[in-house]
Amino acid sequence: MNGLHELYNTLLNAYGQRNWWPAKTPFEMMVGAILTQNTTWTNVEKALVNLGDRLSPTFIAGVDLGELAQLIRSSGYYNQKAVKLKALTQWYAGYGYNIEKAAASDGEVLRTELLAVKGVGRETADSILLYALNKPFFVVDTYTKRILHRIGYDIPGTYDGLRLEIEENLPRDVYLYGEFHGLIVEHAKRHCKKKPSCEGCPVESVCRQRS
DNA sequence: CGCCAGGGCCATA
DNA sequence: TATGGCCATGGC
Repeated sequence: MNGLHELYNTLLNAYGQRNWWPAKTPFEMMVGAILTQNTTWTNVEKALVNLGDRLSPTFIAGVDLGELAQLIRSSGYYNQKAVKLKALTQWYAGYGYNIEKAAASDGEVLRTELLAVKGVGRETADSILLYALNKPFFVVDTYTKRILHRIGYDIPGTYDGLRLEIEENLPRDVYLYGEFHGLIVEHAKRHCKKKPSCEGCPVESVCRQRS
């Protein structure tokens, strides 16, 4: 996976700093990570706005499940996601809803804990680790796989296989991981959707344009 | 109209 | 380990 850092620089030059993830607080980030599962961010934003002041761990922990589901209705899969938010909040309660206290634990330990939470898979866990807990785990999403595949990389079969290979070929830097993922999302939105639009694509010269 | 979106769980073989 | 069905709204 040579040239990964060059890809980062190319995207950074094309799109500028992303300042990713878009959230005001770590808890909001975690909620967004659940709500955006297989869902557009615009639908997630509607739900976050709808929650408003209720976007707090104490409210999520205490609110009726059906009521929570209705509050996040616009993000889709709302019945499942309501359960997931409850479960994640329960994990957070173990640290007294204190992000510094949670971040004091080892990254791998936290990852194991998060993966044990119902509704938190690898991508969601790594998102939370990176953006809420500042742990150096690279977030692999469908965009990452699609872009790297189209550029011509040989993609490992498993999630962690690809994650580790990416991490091995980049400086172990939380800021770089976070920005790179944000740049990939931006690039996907502009040029590298399932149906690509290649006008003005900054990596067009190396893109194999394979499905 | 149908397709798609910043996944994950569960059942099955 | 690897598929397939399921969950669901909203933009295009």
